[in-house]
Amino acid sequence: MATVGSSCLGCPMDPVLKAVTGRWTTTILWNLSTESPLRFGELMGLMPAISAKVLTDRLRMLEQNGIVLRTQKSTIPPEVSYELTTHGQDLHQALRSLHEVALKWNAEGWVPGQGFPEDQVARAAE
Amino acid sequence: MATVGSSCLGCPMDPVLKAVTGRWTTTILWNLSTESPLRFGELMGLMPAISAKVLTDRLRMLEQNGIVLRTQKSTIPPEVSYELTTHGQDLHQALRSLHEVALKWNAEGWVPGQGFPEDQVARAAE
DNA sequence: CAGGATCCAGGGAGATACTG
DNA sequence: CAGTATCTCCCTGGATCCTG
Repeated sequence: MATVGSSCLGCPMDPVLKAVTGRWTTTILWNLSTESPLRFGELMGLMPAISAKVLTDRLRMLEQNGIVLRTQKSTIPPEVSYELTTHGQDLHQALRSLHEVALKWNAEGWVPGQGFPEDQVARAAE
Repeated sequence: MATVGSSCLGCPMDPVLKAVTGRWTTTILWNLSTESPLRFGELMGLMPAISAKVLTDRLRMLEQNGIVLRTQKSTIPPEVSYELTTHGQDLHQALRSLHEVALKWNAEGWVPGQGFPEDQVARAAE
């Protein structure tokens, strides 16, 4: 059985990671976990750099995986909103933790690709 | 200021996500967070499907980002071990949460690309 | 043992244009 | 408004071979 401290030999993390991480995916989940339901256009507005195609792709994939619920009103203009399913809400804690780490590292002066200030001076000393 | 519940407009999650998620990266971090230090070959053994090149790439990137510490004994044969830095240990909670979700979803019959059992019967009913 | 160097193929991201 | 349909390009993962 999978005991605490078990390695990743046959551990179930891999497929889950594939489903919830990856470019944009985690950001979408974070947005939906802090505020929902959100409409398609609202999600676009929260992530200015994403394209409609990629957002659609990610949402479809998350929906397929039972993580996100899509609700569609067939009015004109159409109104579609997204929210986490009950299963998707299992991710709340993980997303919150990730967010906290992000805030902390930012406050500590972490720079993507360069690390923390200490790392940078250590590098400069060489 | 970044307040709690803030969206991802200029929020610091993106670069952090890039650094800690992605194929293999999170799995490596999980292994190092449950058991360390680990040698290069031990990491390989824990992730049979990874190639040496990718493992090296990921470790270098994590090292560059100040998340993983590389310790090298210049003996023959060489012995190199990896562990999380103190900053890297900030990820413990997030990794644990992710792992718990993975175990839960697995127990609930979640299938990558198909979702949960309920989703699958709902789909079959159409 | 722990890698560095190359080469290659595939897929995902992005831009653009169109639609119910 | 909320997509869909293509097309291209680049990046990443994987395989193979070589080395301190």
